[in-house]
Amino acid sequence: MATRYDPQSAEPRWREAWEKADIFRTKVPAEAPGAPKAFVLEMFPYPSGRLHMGHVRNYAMGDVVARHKRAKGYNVLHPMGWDAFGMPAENAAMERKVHPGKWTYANIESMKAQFRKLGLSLDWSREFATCDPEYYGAQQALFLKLFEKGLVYRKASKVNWDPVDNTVLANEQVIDGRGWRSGALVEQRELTQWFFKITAYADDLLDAVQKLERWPEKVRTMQANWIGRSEGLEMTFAFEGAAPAGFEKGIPVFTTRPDTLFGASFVALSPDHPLTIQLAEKSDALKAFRAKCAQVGTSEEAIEKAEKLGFDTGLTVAHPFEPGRTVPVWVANFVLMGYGTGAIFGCPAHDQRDLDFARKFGLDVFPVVLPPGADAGAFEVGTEAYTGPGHIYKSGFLDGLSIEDAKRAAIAKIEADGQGEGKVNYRLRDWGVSRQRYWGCPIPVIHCEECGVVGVPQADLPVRLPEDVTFDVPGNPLDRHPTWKHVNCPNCGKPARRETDTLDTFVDSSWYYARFASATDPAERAYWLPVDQYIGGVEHAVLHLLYSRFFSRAMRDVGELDLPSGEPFAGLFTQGMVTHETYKSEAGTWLEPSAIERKDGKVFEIATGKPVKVGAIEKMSKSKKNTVDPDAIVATYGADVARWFVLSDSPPERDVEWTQSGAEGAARFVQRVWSFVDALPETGPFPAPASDDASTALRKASHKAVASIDKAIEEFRFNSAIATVHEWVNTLKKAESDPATLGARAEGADMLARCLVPFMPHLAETCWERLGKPGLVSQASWPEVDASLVVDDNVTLAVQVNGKRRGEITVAKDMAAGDVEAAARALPEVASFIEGKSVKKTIVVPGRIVNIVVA
RNA sequence: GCCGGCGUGGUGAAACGGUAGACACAGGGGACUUAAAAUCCCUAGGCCCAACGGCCGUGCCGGUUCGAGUCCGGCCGCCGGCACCA
Repeated sequence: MATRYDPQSAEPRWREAWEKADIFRTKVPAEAPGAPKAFVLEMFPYPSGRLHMGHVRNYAMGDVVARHKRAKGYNVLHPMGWDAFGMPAENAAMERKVHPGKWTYANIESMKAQFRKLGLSLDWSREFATCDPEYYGAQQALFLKLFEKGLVYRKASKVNWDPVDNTVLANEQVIDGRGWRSGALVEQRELTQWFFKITAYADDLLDAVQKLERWPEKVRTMQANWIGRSEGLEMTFAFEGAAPAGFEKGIPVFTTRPDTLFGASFVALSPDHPLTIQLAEKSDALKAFRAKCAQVGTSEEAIEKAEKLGFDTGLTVAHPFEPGRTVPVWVANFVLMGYGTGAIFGCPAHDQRDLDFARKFGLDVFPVVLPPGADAGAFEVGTEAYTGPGHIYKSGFLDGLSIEDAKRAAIAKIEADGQGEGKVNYRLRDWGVSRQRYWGCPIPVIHCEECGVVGVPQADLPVRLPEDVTFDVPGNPLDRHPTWKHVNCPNCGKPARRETDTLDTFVDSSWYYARFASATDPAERAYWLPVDQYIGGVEHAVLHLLYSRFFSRAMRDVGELDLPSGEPFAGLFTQGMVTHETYKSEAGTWLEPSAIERKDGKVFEIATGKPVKVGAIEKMSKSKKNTVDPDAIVATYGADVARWFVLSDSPPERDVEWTQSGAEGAARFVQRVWSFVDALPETGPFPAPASDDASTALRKASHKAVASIDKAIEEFRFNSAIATVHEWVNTLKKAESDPATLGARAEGADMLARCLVPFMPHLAETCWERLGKPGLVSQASWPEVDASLVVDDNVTLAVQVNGKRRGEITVAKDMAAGDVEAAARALPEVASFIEGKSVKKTIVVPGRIVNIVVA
């Protein structure tokens, strides 16, 4: 009697069974002797309170990997936790008068309940939230270790300051020059901030990222670009005449084009250069110029449109290679203080920015690189700088050299003259981690007038956040708390002041993987790390992943981590987003997918019956209302369907479009699998597979399918694995009409249940139970593939004539090439194309193809 | 501007240099049913043909090869990252 599979009753039952048997608890190394380890980790979520489809996709992928590894005999660590500090909790506190901690922990509870419904094979015993005092206390200890080692320091720097919220903003929180929350014009302020010395590892971070073979090429390139290594020359231009105070040696500049030094026609300082500031003290005109430069916004758009602004200081410096030749010193708005030395030499002929500047202010343009084939007498640069290849000319001792040779020669000469040296510069800046916020990890230091900056003693950690804080006025609640910051100096005992800044929340997520591996045991950390497979969104390609790579190195170097490579994530996979169509009513408001209906291929608003405008397919977002609630999907179709669908249609790295019909298709497939299993006799045992042709063919299909699913999972081609499962089930269903295949079908059902575990674990368990198998299929091993059933005795070859397919032949796998050729030529449809022509040659690729070449 | 990636049916997509479009969604036709749902079967790149069959076809142009969606060169388009980084 055919029954329907009911996920609503089956799914909770299996989740209870898994929990009761505690089968996803991680085994410590001693419990799994001889088993290879697999640390499978998905980027842990921010506890916003609601799970979204993107989470489902991310965690479904991780679960496929974790469950597959377990079935293949690995000792698996698959933990989950919460990235729990951050602004949304403070916003909630301001808007709803709830304490950020209360809000966060309540969100964790409700999200955890949603998580559990997905049937993920997670070890919850290792769960933590980064806002747990135990976690941030350990982080504070780590901070102090890095501080001792010199990897953390304080310095004054320019920051984005929101004058309404009274806080520093990260660059990405500044939109068109305004604070993202307050809308206030952001000011550049000089503040003393804490920094992590990520630049100390710039070279290693760059070299090593290229060697991470199991990382996407895209992410490796993005990190390499972010680090932005450039080789060049740092040299000093000495002043002609009296040098300004403090610049007796001259102006240091950095260049990657020392080969073009003879084409130098000006030196330009950044408006923020110390010399500029010094000169501005005595010049109102320069003061005004600096103010004008500061007005130009920092947004991309503003920079793009920014006019070149220049100010002639009247000073001149000496050309390094040509005695007597002088070069004017300007201040130019396009020179950044944050890169190199904050000063450049301009070679307008071979740099577009320099050329734009020179043309605007009437400075000289001296071409010194001659393009291949160009005439030295006639070559000129107009409005476009020449940056291509060529050889150097009009350049004294560099004449005739290639660009590369000239770079080396120029650097050698400058070094020999003691005017500078070859240098590598990075775009990467040290990581500013101070935030004027409450809901973050307190920076564990105390400021003492006598002793300076003093670390909080180990015994006093964690430095806990005070509970009694107010959010009714802007600014940092820690700073205005009546008592919290007033402490005595641990050194001298005199009244001192606690640091009231907290750490950037990216710090919290920079080492959580190590905490998952073990809270305290260094040996267990060494056992599990690095993470074998890390999975998350590509939006973290630079920040989180770079910070983590820095942190694991820093932890290694202070003796906290036995990880010689310093690389935390051996394998990385960045998954695509979940998208959905968007809908707009006639009135122009966004409509939720549940508010529309389809009739005859047209879309209408249910409430009004009016037609709906179907918009672009976009990332699910609240503002466009094109979200689908995972809870609702799980309630309607079950978790297995949600998991199956988000993995089925598109390759995992690409976006997948959620569609109602797709989800229904997945639900149909669940029933199809069940109907196949449920059609087997209820009383076992099943007969062994028979050896008739139909049974053998079916067995071959099963064993081939298992091999191909296995490979596809390992290669992160989940959509291909799912396609193979479809094909396999279609084949199994077809065999139902032949009673002789019962044994082969029963074998197939056993293998199918095991193969479904990573994707649809609840259904897999129900099938397993129906088949009368002992225990839980979640603990069963991956099906063994019989190699003899994977290879065919006969193969079908396409037969081509001149590369065009004309027919096909089925021959024994090991038939001699000559016989294959004869069989191919004997085909009538082939013969007609050969007739009357001479056969030039025949290519026989065993198991693949025959190609007959005729003239 | 620089650096990546990607262009294949109505749609999402498959395809060690070897039968392009597997698998799925949507569609068309049919069976079962009073009807619907569910299920099952057939069909499905374009053009020509009654049919057998043929020709064309993986963004465009060219090349390498017995054979190219796949490799090489040059264009075009889309997406992502970085961007006055000297």
